[in-house]
Amino acid sequence: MKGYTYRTGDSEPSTHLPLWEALVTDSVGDVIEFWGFKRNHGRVWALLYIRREPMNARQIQEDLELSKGAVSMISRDLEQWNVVSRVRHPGSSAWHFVAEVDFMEMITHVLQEREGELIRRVSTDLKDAEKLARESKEVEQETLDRIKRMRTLAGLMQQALDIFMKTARLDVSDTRDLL
Amino acid sequence: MKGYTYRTGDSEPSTHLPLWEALVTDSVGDVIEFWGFKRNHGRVWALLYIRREPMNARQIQEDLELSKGAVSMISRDLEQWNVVSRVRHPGSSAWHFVAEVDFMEMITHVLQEREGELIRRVSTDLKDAEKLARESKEVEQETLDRIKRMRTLAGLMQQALDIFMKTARLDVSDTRDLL
DNA sequence: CCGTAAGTTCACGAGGTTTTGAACACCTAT
DNA sequence: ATAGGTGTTCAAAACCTCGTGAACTTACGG
Repeated sequence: MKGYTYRTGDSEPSTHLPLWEALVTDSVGDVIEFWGFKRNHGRVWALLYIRREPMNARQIQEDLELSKGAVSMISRDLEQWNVVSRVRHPGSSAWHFVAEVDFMEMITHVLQEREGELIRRVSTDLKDAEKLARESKEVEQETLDRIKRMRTLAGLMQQALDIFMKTARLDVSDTRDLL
Repeated sequence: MKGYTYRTGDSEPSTHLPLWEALVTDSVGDVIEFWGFKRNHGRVWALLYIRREPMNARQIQEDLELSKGAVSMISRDLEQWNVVSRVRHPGSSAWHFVAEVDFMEMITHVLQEREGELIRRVSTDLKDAEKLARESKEVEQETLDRIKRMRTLAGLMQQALDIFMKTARLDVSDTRDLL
């Protein structure tokens, strides 16, 4: 099972960040990790989101206690997913980052892909399995039925996930207006 | 009876199981893994499900090429989740396992718990964060709003997941009647 | 009871993923 | 052009999770 289970005991949140900021960034980190992203994707986005002004890589690195390389890679990811954008800040030669507000978009988007890929593969494999089982006599009807049942189940799963993602996105854009 | 089979190349599914069975068990393994369980949870359950008759640990171990210990632990988990039950088989001193049909139940159940735990923690952390931020002046209103927004977002997430799980369960029990 | 087979537990290691940091490449301002 | 700060890459390190198998415990049959 993935990492969303626990945070180590007392979990002293990052040292020199105000406690409340640490709580926010870590929370978002945990949630995002639940969805199969890296914890630090969430932490970086959250930091940018509550700071509300462009930050350069160096500040992020210090505040979240990450390495140079990590910040570079994480922010590239976030940028690619359009939840963070990179801007020039007057009076500085460094890039600065700002948070976009719709990160639910990102979650649903990436989930969409991952899930699609999975379901596609499973569906064809099960179809093959059914065909093979049917050819090799000796397999009872009830067994064939069970394979078929699993196939419809895969379909239902996809459907359900789609619904989930649609409502999620809907709910969040509602929220966005709200602010 | 050493294994002479040595297949290079792509994705050779477990060797001595009929190909179609391997396809089925591996597929279920992949799906279940997506949901944050172990791959072998899915494989064991699927094997029992298609075989349709009680199997003892030894058979499972051989068919899926697992270790003694693994089979023991995996089947304990499955049993705890009520997707497999342990029965006495006449004429044998060993326990035998059979698959229950509703494993969507299990997914939703366990997800329910894990997700609940997570959301609960995140909610209180964000509540604390908001309180702290408010106390330490210097924090602008807009920032407070953003924290609040994240809180409602956590709530929405929970809600969405609930909906998803309900529909999933519903769809599946439909399917169950269907057989 | 005893002997044997079945079942459980757990320290360890293999395998996989994330982070690090040093080397390298790229800008920008002078 | 070039110096110095910025940004990226990637091999190695740290980390985490799972499966293994030997040691142990339990249960059954005789």
